[in-house]
Amino acid sequence: MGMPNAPRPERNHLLDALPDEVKQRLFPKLERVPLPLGKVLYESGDAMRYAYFPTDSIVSLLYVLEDGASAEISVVGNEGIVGVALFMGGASTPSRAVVQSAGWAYRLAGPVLMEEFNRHGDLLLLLLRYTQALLTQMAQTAVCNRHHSIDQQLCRWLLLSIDRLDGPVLQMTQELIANMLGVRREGVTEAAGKLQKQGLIEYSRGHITVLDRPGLEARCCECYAVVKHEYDRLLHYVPSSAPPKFAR
Amino acid sequence: MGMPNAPRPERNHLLDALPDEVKQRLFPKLERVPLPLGKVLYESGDAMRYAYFPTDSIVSLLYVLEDGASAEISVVGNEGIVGVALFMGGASTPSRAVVQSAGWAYRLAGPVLMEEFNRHGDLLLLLLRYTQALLTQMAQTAVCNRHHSIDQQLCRWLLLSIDRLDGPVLQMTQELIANMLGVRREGVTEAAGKLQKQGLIEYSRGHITVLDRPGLEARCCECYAVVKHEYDRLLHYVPSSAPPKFAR
DNA sequence: ACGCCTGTGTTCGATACCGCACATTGACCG
DNA sequence: CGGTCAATGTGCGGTATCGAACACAGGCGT
Repeated sequence: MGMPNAPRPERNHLLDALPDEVKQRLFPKLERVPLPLGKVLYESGDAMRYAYFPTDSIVSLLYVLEDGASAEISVVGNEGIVGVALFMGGASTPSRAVVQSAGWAYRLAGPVLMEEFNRHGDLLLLLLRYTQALLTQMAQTAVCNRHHSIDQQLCRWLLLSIDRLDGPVLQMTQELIANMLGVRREGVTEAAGKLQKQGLIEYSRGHITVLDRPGLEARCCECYAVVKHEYDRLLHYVPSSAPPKFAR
Repeated sequence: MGMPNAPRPERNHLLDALPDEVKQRLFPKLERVPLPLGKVLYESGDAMRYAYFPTDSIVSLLYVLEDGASAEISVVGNEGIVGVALFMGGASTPSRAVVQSAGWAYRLAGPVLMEEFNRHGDLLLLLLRYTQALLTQMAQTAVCNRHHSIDQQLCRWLLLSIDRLDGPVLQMTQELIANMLGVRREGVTEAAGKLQKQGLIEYSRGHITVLDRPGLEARCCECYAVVKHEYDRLLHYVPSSAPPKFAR
């Protein structure tokens, strides 16, 4: 399973959105790292050493309870950064960051990030706006957990995931999805079965393909759209030196 | 029901933790406002005009869904500030801020707060650390919503509330609590009934008294303790010019 | 080609919570 | 002091999810 060519830092929207001056300071210090499926970037309570900027990978922020039960509280792809606690001042959080979809990321040592952050320039503004978007995602997840069915939550989860990937194909077992959503594997099997029967998705043994995105959105609770709009509002991203535009 | 004497700004831990220099700049611009029960400080999507620093009041951040269902995603008392979106850059959030326990707060006009925030001094550091704590509270709420029983969540909610008040008495109907927790009123009635039977609390018609705090903590899920520790870690608060210390 | 293991499908009873309907009770107000 | 209404108690059937057990299947390695 060879990794495709490693993407450039600009694939990460936050990095790309920085002004050239900052890029010139920061990019030489970026370190490209492969993120294999399941890799733990930091554990609950760990002092973070690096911040990660995913390019084509997806990282889940998982909360694990004492009894082993877990729930995903947010998901980070090429629109974001893993490790907000570094610049928010805590250096650790009670959550765990796990790679949910293999790929690449660029990482920056904590002190390097902080040096730039403490210039109080564009990086600070950008990261704070991103954190605000993250807050929204977490809040929406909390409400969704309370009020919506597994079916709806699965739709939300699928949409969030493929938004952060190139194509409509996910490499992910139902067991893992169940872990993220904090429900039983059987619950996911049943929900996914319904979606497949309706022709919205197709899956087999660890591969899920989204066939009908608008259909999924229609079946989903409002939670997806709210988060999406808030990300757009806060981080209205326009690629800096975009090659010929492609539809998204 | 006369309000007791309005408390001083220092009752709010964030305000109190500021160095004298900042206090001298900021305090003259604080405006004391009464917060009656049920008052909405901002509505979902509203551009915020003020940030509020509660002294003896409690404010809930509520998330309201399209169908009217709701859930509390965090609670703010004298340890915090209402309106983090002001300095995080969004100016609004998709949540609603409602006064959950009447009292006083000091408010600061958005631009005034921003002026001090943009000095990039102690206020910035303090507010970012607070926001990090808020993130933890929201994450924990999400997990708690997913995995814990109404009984446990009621315990958590009661503890969070009395931590932010002077005494062990809450003025709050079961109906309102149900709204916060995002469950049915009957569910709260039943859970509260159990707690009362066990001698942990006592209530009648809108008044709840916590009789056995340690007992409540024992019956509670881990979520309360985790959040509490994280607040302590991030905002290890020591009153600046504390009168004779009193036990908490 | 075979076996094995991971991933998925299916069943069953148990349970927690929901939605609704209605009874009861205490506080406040005229 | 009695009326009224908000707040609480209770019972009922319905449903989503759980927990556990087991059957089936497809890919991969030997």
